[in-house]
Amino acid sequence: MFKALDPLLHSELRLAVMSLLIGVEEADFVFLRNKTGATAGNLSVQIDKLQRAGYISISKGFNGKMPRTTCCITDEGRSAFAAYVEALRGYIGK
Amino acid sequence: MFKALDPLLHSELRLAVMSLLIGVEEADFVFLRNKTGATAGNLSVQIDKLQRAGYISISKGFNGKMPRTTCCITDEGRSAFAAYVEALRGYIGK
DNA sequence: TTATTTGGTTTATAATATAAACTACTTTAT
DNA sequence: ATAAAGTAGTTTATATTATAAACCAAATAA
Repeated sequence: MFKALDPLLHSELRLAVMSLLIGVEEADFVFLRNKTGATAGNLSVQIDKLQRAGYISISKGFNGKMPRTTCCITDEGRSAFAAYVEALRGYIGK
Repeated sequence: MFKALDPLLHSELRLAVMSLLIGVEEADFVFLRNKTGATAGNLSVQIDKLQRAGYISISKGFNGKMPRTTCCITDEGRSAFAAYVEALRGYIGK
């Protein structure tokens, strides 16, 4: 009935990030910050956790002269997200 | 896009408790503990939070000679749960 | 009568989330 | 050229949360 909810995804901000990344090829830090409304510090910490978990990859480069951090969901991230959503249904119905 | 998720409900155990209570007239402590697999200590703390939030009511009585703690979802709890589920859909699709 | 079990609560600790402070650099104004 | 302000982040300190362990009171079993 109540399958465990992956604690890495059961976090508002990390879930929002994954939700955004699942729909796109890649997204940069600023895009994620704007879309989620998170503070930069919080976002920095949370994407780091997602990366350590292997759910996203992070690459750093430059946009002209400005630093640019780009995030991309991994296959592992996709399936973890799917599993999380599936588990959630056990709690909220449908 | 990403509505805030009520932090009181965005907790695995509290969500499970609410999920159980939403389907029944009332449920006692032991029933909730068994269904959720939570430790008694954790369950005690979490139902207390739900009660303080006004999402459930807790009444204490006896089952024969044994103490019995009964939980019941409130109208406020029902609508908070509905709002939470609605908000979640913004994150997980559907 | 002394364990053991039941039904919890309280408290201490570990994990998490978050903001605030900081770094490094760029752009703009003086 | 220099100072001030803005951008893109990271690190660190703090508050919040979750959880387990320890505890309590009463009932039941040995």
